[in-house]
Amino acid sequence: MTRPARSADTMPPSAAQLEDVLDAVRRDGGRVTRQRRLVIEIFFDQARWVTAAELVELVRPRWAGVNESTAYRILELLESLGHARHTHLGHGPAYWHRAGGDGHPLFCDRCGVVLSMPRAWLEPAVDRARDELGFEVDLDHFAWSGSCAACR
Amino acid sequence: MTRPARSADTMPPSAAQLEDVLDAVRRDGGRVTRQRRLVIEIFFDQARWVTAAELVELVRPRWAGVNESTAYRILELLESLGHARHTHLGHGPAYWHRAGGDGHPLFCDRCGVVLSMPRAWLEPAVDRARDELGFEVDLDHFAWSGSCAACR
DNA sequence: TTCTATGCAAATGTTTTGCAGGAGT
DNA sequence: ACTCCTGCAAAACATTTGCATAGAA
Repeated sequence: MTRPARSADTMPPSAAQLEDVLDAVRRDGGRVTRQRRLVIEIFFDQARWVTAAELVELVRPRWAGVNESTAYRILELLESLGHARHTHLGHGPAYWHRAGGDGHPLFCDRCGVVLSMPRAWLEPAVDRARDELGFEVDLDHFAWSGSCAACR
Repeated sequence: MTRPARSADTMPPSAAQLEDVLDAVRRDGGRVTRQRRLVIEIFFDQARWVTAAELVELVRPRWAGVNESTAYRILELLESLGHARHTHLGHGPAYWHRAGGDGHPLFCDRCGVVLSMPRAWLEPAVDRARDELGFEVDLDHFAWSGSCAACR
């Protein structure tokens, strides 16, 4: 059995995650097209949250022919596979980021930086919503915005 | 000096608040039109968060001629005067509610109902974000989503 | 009378969709 | 080959804006 030049566990995290995701796409019956490979790779490289339009801009230098609707479809696919999530920061377009962090995102709406807040800090509020209102909060579908230390 | 039949302090809370707001509109150089009086009155009567379109629907039985763009302009005016706030639930339109309550919106993904959670429940998390991360959370811009008791 | 607010329609910005042709498996 | 994917254009949707006119002060 021949090992590939670099096995997944020696690859940089984003490259390993990329291969995982492409496998998941195939397992789902999807095809790994040039657009998908490129868009997903660049998407996973971003530390920041990006809009669909920004993602297309980031892809453009490597391949100008990727359409915005394709980017939307790829992001939607990633989200359905649990590898991306999006949130709306008020007005304007949605912002996307790879899934997988333990923390909850805090977006600075001035500079776009993303901090993480430990999930545990939110548990009391989530518990009270459930116990006193019967409301089960879906923590994976929200984000908080505000301003970071550097911007204040 | 003749007193009006009901002075502000004997009116039900929403009516008293309505007069306050109409005064604020006038003080701001604005005019109290039939549309504004009606839309604001009905808006303030809502316990739930409502969209601009829903608000127009609520007004229609009392006056069918109120345009949606007028509703948007009135909501924007109220927000600029500090008497309304809006929040985005992810997809779809913004939801609006009178200011001054301490409710944080909880949006049910399944049936669309918007409940309110006391903001006090969130304070510990907001405080820790500020104290330990230097991040000032702006609670006004986001709802939490999940599923309500009826839908579970 | 003066100046603001409204209705209407058109523009804006974001996202989704239909469809014919192109590409992965 | 058999499907799925993509680009393009148009539609869908929420919201904003320009402008002539109605209406409050």
